[in-house]
Amino acid sequence: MSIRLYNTLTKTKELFEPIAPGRVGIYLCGPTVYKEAHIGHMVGPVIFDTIKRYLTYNGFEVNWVVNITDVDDKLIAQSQERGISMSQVATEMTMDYCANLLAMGVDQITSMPRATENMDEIVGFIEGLIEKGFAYESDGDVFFDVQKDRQYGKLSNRSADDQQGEGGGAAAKKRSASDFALWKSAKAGQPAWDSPWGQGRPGWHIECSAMSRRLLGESFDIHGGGLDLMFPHHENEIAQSECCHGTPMAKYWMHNGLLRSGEAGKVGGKGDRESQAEESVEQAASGKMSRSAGAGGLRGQIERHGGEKIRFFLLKTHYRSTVVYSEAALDEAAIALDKFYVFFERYERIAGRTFYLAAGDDRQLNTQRSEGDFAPSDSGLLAEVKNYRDTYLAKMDDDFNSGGAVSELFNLLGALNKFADQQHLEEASKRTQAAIDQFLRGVETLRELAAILGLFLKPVTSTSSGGVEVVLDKLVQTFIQMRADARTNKDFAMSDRIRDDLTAAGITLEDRKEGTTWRLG
RNA sequence: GGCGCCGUGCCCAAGUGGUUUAAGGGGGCGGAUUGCAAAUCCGUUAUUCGCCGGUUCGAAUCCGGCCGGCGCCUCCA
Repeated sequence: MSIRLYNTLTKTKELFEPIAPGRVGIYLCGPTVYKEAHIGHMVGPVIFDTIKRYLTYNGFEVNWVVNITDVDDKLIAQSQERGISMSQVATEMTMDYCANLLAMGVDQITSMPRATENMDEIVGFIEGLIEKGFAYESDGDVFFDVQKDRQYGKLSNRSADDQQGEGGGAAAKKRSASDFALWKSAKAGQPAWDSPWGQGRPGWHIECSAMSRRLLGESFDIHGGGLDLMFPHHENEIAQSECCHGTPMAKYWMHNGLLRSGEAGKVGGKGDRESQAEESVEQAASGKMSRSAGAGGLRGQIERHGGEKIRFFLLKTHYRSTVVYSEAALDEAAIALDKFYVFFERYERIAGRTFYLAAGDDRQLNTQRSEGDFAPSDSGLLAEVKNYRDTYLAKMDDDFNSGGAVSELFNLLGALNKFADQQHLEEASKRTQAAIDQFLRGVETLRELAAILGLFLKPVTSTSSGGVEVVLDKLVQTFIQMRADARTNKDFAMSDRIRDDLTAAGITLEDRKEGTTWRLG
């Protein structure tokens, strides 16, 4: 087994070998917490959550850091607009962000450092750069001297001249337009921290260099972020860290593709020719997800769809691809996911208990990769299961190809359903214990593989409370009994009417040999 | 203008030199099952991978050109 991943720095797939054997340090650029998160902010966390799960499954000990940027122009603007302190804005939005992460099943983050809690580290880092001659102070501001960095631009393949830099007042203070701010002097009424250069606050890029060094060391294994951060953010992080330390900042750079909005039916890509005047409308409806374009409402989306559906939707596609988001695309993912949920109910009828593991369950979730789970003599279902498992792992080994892996999950699901059909596992009189045992082992493999993607670990939480669900079940059972009576009397008009009305209410009935079951949707 | 990415069936999407005359999902069609459904299973839906050349014994996969879509270069996950 060997994992390969695509390194943006070299633009090739490389064999993954951590700097220290068995241990992996990952840094992912997190959000600036000034407004509520939107679905695009979940792409990176979901992918890296999956990457960490997979690395852990492969026996690595993973330290995954996601930073929170809680000091920035936009936060200041937000606090002034709302008449509350910047830290209040930050706290509120950080909580929103974390709640969203948890709803998406992202619970693998080791630490989430905040910029404002690392001011000493940040100031110290800047001092180090000045000492080494890579940065200079200018009237209370400190800038990175891009001309001094001979390697500048190696990640994004740009020259220093391409860097526009900040315009306005800062330009006059810089030696070169491409220099970027490490420290910004405070303006009246703005949050500020003490420094050797007077009151001020850090520039955008420095916190990542400072905090990654504190938590992961001068050189760590994987640095991730959205494709849009490659330049200038990551380029500048590299400049800061590598000039300061003289060693590579990260061994592998991974960039995830961005989410685009695909609403408004702009599929053919030909809509803009005739509607130049309506350009702004077009852009609002289709284009990169951004907070300014009104892509917000992640919380509402999670409430409507559930975090697992969105997670599955994101994982269906390779992480480096652009994903076009639309309600229709999400619905399609939901239908696919439903096949698993329906299967879990089937499992429950066969196994006599829920698919989901509880604390102290005698069924074990296999959390470590091993080859000894299947004997060469296994045939039939288990041989098929082994085959799909091997393919699944091979796909994950190849640059975390979650999209390809998902297809093996479906193959596995199909094999299990087919086996349950052929062996009549739902009919007590026809099934054999041997067949059930095989089936259960196959399901354990499905559980093991899905867990790598962070899927099916716990029941999908419904918005309604448990009490309501109990009442609803009693109600539906009453209808099911009425319908059964009608069917006994061959009153199919009545039985169909009951079922149709329930369907219209969002309840699907399923008749099977052992009785009628129901589910939502 | 500079730097990149992408173009696979009706739709989404994996595959990036031979085991692929191309996974998986959605949708369509036909069948099994069912009182009828739902769910499930079976079969079917691309000899072909934007177009044109080239390299190679062999390409969807490599190279060149063209066409089309998208991103970054300003804040952005």
